[in-house]
Amino acid sequence: MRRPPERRVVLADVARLAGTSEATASRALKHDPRIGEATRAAVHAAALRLGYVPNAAARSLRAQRTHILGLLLDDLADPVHGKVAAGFEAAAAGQGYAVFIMTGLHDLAREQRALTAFVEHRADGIVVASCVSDPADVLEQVPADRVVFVQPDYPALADGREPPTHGVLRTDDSAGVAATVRHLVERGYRRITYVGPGSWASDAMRRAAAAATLEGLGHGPLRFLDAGVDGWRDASAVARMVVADPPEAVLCYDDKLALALLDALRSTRLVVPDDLALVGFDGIPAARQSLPRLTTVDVPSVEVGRRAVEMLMASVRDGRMPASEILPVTLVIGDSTPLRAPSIGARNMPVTAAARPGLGS
Amino acid sequence: MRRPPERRVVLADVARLAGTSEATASRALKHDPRIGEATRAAVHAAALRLGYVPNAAARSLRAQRTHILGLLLDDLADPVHGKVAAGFEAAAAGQGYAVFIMTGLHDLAREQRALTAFVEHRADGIVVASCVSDPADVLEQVPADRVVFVQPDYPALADGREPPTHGVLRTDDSAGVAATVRHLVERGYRRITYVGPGSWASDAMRRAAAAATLEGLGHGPLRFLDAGVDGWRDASAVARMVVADPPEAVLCYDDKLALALLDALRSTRLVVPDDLALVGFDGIPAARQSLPRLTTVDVPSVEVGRRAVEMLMASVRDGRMPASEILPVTLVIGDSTPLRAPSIGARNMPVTAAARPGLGS
DNA sequence: AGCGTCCGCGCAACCGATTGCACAAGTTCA
DNA sequence: TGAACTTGTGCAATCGGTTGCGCGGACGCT
Repeated sequence: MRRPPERRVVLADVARLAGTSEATASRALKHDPRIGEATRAAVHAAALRLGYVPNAAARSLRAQRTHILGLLLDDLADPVHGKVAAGFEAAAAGQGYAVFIMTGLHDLAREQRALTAFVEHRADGIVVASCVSDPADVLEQVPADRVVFVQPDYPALADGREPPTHGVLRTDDSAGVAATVRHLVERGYRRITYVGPGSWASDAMRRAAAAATLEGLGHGPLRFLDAGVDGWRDASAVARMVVADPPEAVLCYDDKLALALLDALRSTRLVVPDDLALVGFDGIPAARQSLPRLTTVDVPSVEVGRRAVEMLMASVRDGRMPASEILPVTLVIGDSTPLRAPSIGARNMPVTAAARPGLGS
Repeated sequence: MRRPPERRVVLADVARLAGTSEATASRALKHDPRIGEATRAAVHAAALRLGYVPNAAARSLRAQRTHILGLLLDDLADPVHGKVAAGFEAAAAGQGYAVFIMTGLHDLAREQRALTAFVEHRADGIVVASCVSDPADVLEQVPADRVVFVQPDYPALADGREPPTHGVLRTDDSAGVAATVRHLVERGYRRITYVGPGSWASDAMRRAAAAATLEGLGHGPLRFLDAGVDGWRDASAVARMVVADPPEAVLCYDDKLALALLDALRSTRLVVPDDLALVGFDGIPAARQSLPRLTTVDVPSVEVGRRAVEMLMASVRDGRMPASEILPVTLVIGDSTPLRAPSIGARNMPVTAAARPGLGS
């Protein structure tokens, strides 16, 4: 087993050992057809023997191409964002790209710093999948078609601005929420409460979609409950609020919150689903294993990451990319929303989200 | 709002606008005390006006320091690895480092490619938290003290080799498993089956620790069940095997497997915990919300990521780092392992893992 | 006025790989 | 035998900052 070399091995070392110039060595290593077979072999042998690894920084400097992609998201520990990251990384690696992943943690300053880092390192593409409310100024320095925003509430960004020149990728959260509301109504639930963290744009959007759908069906109004961003950890407070004035069904911002609430409700007199229907969002694995299984909306998180990479690749290669894309979501009916009363003439409404049979109990 | 500049803004542009040389501009931007106040202000103003963002590649080339850290792990979508990544990223960002995160997905070729990418980009530090069975050859090109391995089974790597010159960081999984076995025995369980994926080194280690502990207590032998790496998804097959010859308690490789098994067992005649005790590992959130709450071992995943960064930073700054570090784990007693028979004289054994009172109700 | 200092700044080399252009040797054809 | 090509290599510039060293001018002192 070789000892680590004293000094880093550089191309010049390889060239010297192979008895050629740096130029020839460089060309030989990348299989330039103009280089003779014998020379190429000699160079490759030398590189292998020295354990030569080219310096990406030097290469990037000259090539004006880094083969780096940057991904900014809220929180790596969150299962949904983790899946986005996983899809992103897998797709990027498949294309020979390395990925910078940084988290914003809902902190604007952090997000700005992360984006600055991406720009400093001249990432070939940047994906912003965080709650950043405003495209950071640093992104002004980046060609617009090298940036993809992954945000359900993107339209808000465009208010009073030029139309988006960068990509926008989102999941059809509104349709997903609408589908759950319709599902609840069809199953006989009327008095519905929406529970969310309260402060995020995506929360506002889901809430609005739920309210609009419920009223569109001639019911409502939808009631709101603000769990705060700590609602996941301190779900018992939310549970108390629910118990104080129980609705027929609770619609949660996401599965994490729904499961926390489900757990907190176990120490109350309310039994899910007998006294109270419960709906989540995201379709995380735990939602499929809870008791009762949660009715939720499957969001193609991995696909989001993958598509974001594909959009960027299209931009890098072809110079253009689809301006906007919406990924469909799927309503997954579990055991937390059983039939409550005779269906009120299930009108067949067009939905993006397709209902799927519940997983066999 | 500024239009994106035609060409990238470089230091020369800033210098020109500020009426200085590049050298002075460079020094002014990094607050070199030799630069006069007026000049510094002029340079900063120019940089701001042009939206100058220095090129990290060029800087790194000269400085031989990239301010990049690389993290290789198995799977970003996995909650445990996600938390490691989160801790890692947060700590790195706090130190002004950008992070490359790549996944191995239990594929040696992928791992090699990821490590090669890290080396090509000359990451200042590399953390290998994947199942890679052998430090890749490419790491031979890296100063040993710039690499930290996060692996519970590290000793296996050192067999027949020189003592590790790089850092080794691990959680005390063996102690955690031992604690659960003791806990089970104290609660009256004797016939215990261990269920794991079967093929990973970490699985072998936990299994061995469980077997040794059980036999050390004068019981056993521990029985094994190989769930395969797909056991999480197809837990029903595992459930059938368990039902076929039910033990008194099942010790799972991790919480994910335990929860999947718990769910699969719901459609069998065995009731957890009445007929069967169940134990997980990792302490993921879902384990705290399951019904019954899972007895598990809390692993400080976020801390692992954070410590790894700190070890690397110590190496980068001081030139040396702690060769090895073991993080303690914590036994968390849930409702899945109730008292089965009078405790057999709970002898007070030394454990790394400290028992914690079960979470209320 | 003359000399020694100190301060502020610029010249130019350097980090490591890539690439346009030119040049030398070998081959073919007139 | 010399011109016209083809083939294989090398020279040197380039990407964008960083930094050792040196230089010119202002200032203080005798």
